[in-house]
Amino acid sequence: MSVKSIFKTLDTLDYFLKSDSTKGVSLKEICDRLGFKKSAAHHMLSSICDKGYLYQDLKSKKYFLGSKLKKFSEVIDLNAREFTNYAEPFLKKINDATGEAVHLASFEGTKLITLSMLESTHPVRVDHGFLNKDNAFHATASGKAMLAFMTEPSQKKILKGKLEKFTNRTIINNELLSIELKKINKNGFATDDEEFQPGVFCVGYPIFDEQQKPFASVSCSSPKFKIINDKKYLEKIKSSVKFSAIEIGKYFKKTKKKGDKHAA
Amino acid sequence: MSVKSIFKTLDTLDYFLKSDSTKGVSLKEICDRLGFKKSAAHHMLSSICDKGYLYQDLKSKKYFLGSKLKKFSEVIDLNAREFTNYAEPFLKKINDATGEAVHLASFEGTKLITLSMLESTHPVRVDHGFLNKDNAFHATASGKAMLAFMTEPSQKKILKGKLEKFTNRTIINNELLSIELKKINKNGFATDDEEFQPGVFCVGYPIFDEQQKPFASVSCSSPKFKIINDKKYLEKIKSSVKFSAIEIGKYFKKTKKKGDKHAA
DNA sequence: AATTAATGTTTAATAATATTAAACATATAT
DNA sequence: ATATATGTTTAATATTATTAAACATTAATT
Repeated sequence: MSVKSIFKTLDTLDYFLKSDSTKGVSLKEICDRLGFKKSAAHHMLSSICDKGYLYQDLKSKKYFLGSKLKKFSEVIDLNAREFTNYAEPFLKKINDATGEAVHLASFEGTKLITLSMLESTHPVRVDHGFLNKDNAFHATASGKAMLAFMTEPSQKKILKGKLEKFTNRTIINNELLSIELKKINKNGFATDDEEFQPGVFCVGYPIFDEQQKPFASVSCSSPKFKIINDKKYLEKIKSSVKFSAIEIGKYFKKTKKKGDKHAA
Repeated sequence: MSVKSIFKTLDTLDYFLKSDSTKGVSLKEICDRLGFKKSAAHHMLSSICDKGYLYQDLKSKKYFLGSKLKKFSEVIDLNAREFTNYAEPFLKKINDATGEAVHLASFEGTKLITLSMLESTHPVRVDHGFLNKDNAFHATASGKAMLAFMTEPSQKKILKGKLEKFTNRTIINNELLSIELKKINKNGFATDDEEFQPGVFCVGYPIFDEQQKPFASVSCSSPKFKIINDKKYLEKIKSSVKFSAIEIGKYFKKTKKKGDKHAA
């Protein structure tokens, strides 16, 4: 079961992230953008303010993010940031070699998350602006690269429920996906052949932690037509991605074991 | 009206702040500590995870703070931090001169917030550990120092509802409080004579922004018996607090006008 | 300054939701 | 291998959040 008022509450907080909320957000704006009734929204906002996650300016009546929310960043473990810092120079190498967009992904529970990204430097580039890949484990090279090396129970949890069809090439059939994952597991690479965005082809490679479990993945996205027109281009991307992924993986050989937050 | 499921949700997130949540928190722990039924808590946690504010480890089933929460710190305006940095050397001066605990407070909506604090360096010291002053505007020197210089509508909003009685000296009568605030407005200083914590006497002084509205306050807390035994001690604290507060207030003369987030 | 428009707040009836307890499943410990 | 802990799901029920309308306040317009 899902708790609707929680969704509304957290969608509201999300709205403060997306919008420029530094000058405050009005009740009306929240209602208009999120489709709430003003009375219900008012009750909701009052409750959020009671807990200090937002506050309402006494004069303008606008809502602002509360300093309470700043405290979380102090507590959330810094391991991910440290890892990302280590990885970034290697992501840059792919970006330099190919000029294409590069992503460093990981996961939290069943959700795919982006740790870092570099934009394409080409005039014709893939726009990743505010794409949410949360539930695109099955449709992205980054997601499949990790998925393919997880245990079956973990795979099942992530793939539970119907798989969203992002394009007409998205694999939404569990048998076909299973075959695809076995193939990836065998040859190391994952690809996304317009399975998430039309016209976009991606190559992904996994990164393993101390326990040889998939912890993250590197991917490179390029316009599909380039891949078609120039067979050597794909090979160039693959070798660059693979090289960097392996280098980034050495992070786990240089640091102490820190408990297995990520199960796979 | 207050929305219970929002309270439960945000109390749950708060729990991750208070506890050492880096190794994850179990469903049972949340139920035990927050008094929830496991089924309801499970629904709640699933919903929070759906939105990425928490996530559940696939293997251990424990819950962790989601990286989504980190994003807020990037967005929340840095003005407060900049101001606090500016203020801290002056807080240190009070701390050096008196050895007592020093606080820099501000407010968000109707809530009192602590921007910075320095511990007492004396063996017999006032412990402020995890005191929540949110609703103690009327019972603290920091709160009253700001309150006394606000407009009447602002005062009314903050003092709406019954005033909590923290000690037997807390002023919970609105007429008496009004007289007290007028007195503070007249002579500049606010005091807290065991009104928030028994045995603790505080001195507070307001800090005004570019528009001469109270933006923050400085306070110094000492054991009451010291104040009683040594009349000069109080004078020493007062002059030190006043000096620093005035110095900190110069921050607003050195920076550009940045819009009035705080109304008073 | 007075009138209108717009936004925010409160209310009490109603509709929709979250909660419960119990059955079930899984994982851990003995 | 069995028992115990913890986590998950379900469908009935009780509680809660929502609604619409009245009200209040603030801002804009004449």
